[in-house]
Amino acid sequence: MSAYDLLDALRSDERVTIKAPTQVYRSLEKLVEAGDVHRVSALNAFVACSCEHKGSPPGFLVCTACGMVNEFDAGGTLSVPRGRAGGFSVQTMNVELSGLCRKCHSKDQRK
Amino acid sequence: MSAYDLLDALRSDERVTIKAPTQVYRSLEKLVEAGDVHRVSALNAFVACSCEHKGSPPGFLVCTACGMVNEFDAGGTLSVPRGRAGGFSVQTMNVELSGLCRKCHSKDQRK
DNA sequence: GTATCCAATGTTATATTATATCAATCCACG
DNA sequence: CGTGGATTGATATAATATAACATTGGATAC
Repeated sequence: MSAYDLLDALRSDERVTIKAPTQVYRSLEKLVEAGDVHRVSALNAFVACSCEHKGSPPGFLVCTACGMVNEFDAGGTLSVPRGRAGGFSVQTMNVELSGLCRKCHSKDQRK
Repeated sequence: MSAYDLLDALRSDERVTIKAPTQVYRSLEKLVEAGDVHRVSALNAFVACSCEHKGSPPGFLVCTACGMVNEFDAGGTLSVPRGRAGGFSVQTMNVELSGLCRKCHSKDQRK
């Protein structure tokens, strides 16, 4: 969900005092640093980390039809995971694969 | 460079009639489809394709200090390149590694 | 030739995402 | 206390992207 979707959701919750984008972005920043949330830059959106691979960099499968985002372990699939690549020292990885999830793919075939 | 940087540059060129974001985005869309330009979603920006790997998906090394973007062949480094991954059919790949380029990294060390 | 249609281009307005800036509050420490 | 620095809150605005509609340009049928 986008930061603004989140903002809307929070605004309609009386227990929460957050009312402005700044606050949402600040919170998200902390969550992202902590690894509890990832930013999917292909969508300008954020997803809750769905699993254990804290430490190992996440990759994402983004369905362009239904918007589903599935997290996988990108550390294992990328052969230049961390460290240096030709003098470049990698700090963060962003691996996003767009396409069709199984459901949407089979729908597509039926046409 | 971002779409708006590009727009500014074009606006100051008398030979060019482009004056609005829409037109820039439309052009970029075509160039991206053709593979001559790539979108770097980590930066919400665009880079001219710097090499031959048309066909093979590009990856990017993004220096967070100087903004430099270096293109590399991601098809070779990712072991789940195209096709299906657990029922997911990949259409486009986006591999962006952020960190420090050699120059900025050595500057950093000197501190 | 010119009428008509569709695609491409141009224009205006607006939506969406993100950050800058300053004010208010909190609370650790002397 | 009280004051200084960090966190939170509020307001404004910047930056990125798209929607919707108008205009133009050519291909094609007549």
